[in-house]
Amino acid sequence: MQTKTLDEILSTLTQNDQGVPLYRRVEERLKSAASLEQFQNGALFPDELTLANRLGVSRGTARAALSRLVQQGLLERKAGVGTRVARPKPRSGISAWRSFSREMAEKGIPVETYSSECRAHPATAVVAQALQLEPRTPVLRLDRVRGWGGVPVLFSSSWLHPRLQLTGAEDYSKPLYDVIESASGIVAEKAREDFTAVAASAVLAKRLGVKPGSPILLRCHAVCEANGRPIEYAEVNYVSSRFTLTLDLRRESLGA
Amino acid sequence: MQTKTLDEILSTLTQNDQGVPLYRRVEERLKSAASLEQFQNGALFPDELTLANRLGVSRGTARAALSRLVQQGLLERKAGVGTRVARPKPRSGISAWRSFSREMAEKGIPVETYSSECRAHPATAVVAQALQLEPRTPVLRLDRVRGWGGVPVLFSSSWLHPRLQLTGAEDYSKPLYDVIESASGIVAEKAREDFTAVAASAVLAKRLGVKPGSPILLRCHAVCEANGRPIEYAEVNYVSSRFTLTLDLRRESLGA
DNA sequence: TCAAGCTAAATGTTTAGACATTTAAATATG
DNA sequence: CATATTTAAATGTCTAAACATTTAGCTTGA
Repeated sequence: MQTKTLDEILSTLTQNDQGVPLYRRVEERLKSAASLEQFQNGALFPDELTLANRLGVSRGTARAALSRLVQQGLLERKAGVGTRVARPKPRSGISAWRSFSREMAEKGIPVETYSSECRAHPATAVVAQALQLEPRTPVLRLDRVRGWGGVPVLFSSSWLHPRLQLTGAEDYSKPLYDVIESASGIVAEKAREDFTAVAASAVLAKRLGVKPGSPILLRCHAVCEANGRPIEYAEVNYVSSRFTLTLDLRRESLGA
Repeated sequence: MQTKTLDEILSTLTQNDQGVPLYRRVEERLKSAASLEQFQNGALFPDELTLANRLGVSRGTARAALSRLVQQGLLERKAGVGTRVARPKPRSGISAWRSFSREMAEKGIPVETYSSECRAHPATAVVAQALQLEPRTPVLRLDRVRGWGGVPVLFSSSWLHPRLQLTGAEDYSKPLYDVIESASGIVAEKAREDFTAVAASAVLAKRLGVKPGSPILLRCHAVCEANGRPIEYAEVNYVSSRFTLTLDLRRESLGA
């Protein structure tokens, strides 16, 4: 990309490129101009009227092009002051911002299970509510302590709906939803997540190797099928100092 | 929300609301009109000239308002045909999030704001990273203590990207994303949420009226446009004993 | 000296009108 | 009947002009 001067870039537009709207052609010129060294320090861009005259278009057209570039984040305008090139984005490194858990998953660092126990317990009120069962119905409960690198990170209790017909003898070293799907053909689709912070109880502290009272991220997790029938209810206790839970979300659609 | 007729919505604008640009007032009217039942089936919206005449503005102004709504994804235009209300795109995505006040409003809980301060601070390393700015760039920061029934529930700090061109004088009693959208036309679309639990610091404890060391749910929240450009980075501290954060998630769809 | 007020320069808003382009449907034509 | 062609109606582009608002810097007066 040979560097042109501002004058060259802003020379009057040719008659070519017909079919492409004027403001688009102006936009391209201005984009080139914005990349000029002289505007990288926050120096003012030429004003709208000057640009319009130099390019041989009306102020409206120049302004339309400028507005598009502002919208695109390349320029910044301030009433009464002028237009500047927005600070260049530092680095393409979009990814430097990663959660521990995601990092683990992507790097394939194996999650270790330090204890695992699976047997039936009568449903508590909360569990019964979540799984839409009568309280005290026997439900298979999977308790696990997991982590990586020899350090426990979480303690989880999962209650699995009797409808799934699990025996407790399945291979729970595989991802839970794979186990459920291959055992029963039921597909997890929706989940409701509740997040709270709690102080570690004595029992929990001992299991996770932290001091009682340490901050614990408690995630209560109700999973169901697409049709809304409940599959699993889980309570996961994360040692906060060792783990950050990251979610990528999209906004709920606006209309209706 | 009482349903007005199209005629009522498109009655000539009053002289009130001075200081708010015409095209913005028109935008609001058109947004109301677009929610009307009669346009939900793909029926054509009134044409630009009709809208302009009915509202008593020029075509240019009506068109500016329409363009903003197109930009926001609410309307679709087609040359030679007309304007229609866009069908909400099938957000195949993982999930949904709503603003805090919107969430609470849906539950009928009026959110109260106990303190609110908005002024520019130099970006910290974390903030600069999240907003893709240079560290120490001045960024508008909105600090709030909110809750309900006279009890504080959360302390939040929101850093708003300079690109939004907010002044700090906006009406932050409205949902934040409405403020951003109406001020700049920029639509929040995606978010990345990090959850951890922390113990309340002395300063935080005082602000929220809890004992130091109490469990706090810390939610770090990076919001961006559909194209990935950052809008807001926020750190929200919830008093865990008074609040549970709930998210509804869907499994990422396979097709498309 | 310092603050209030003025001023010039920039962006922001609004209008009116002309013409171009695209589209769907009506109309002519083979 | 099927295919061009025309046409009307909508959005798309562009201009010129006027006035409003915001801001930084200058000027002035206490």
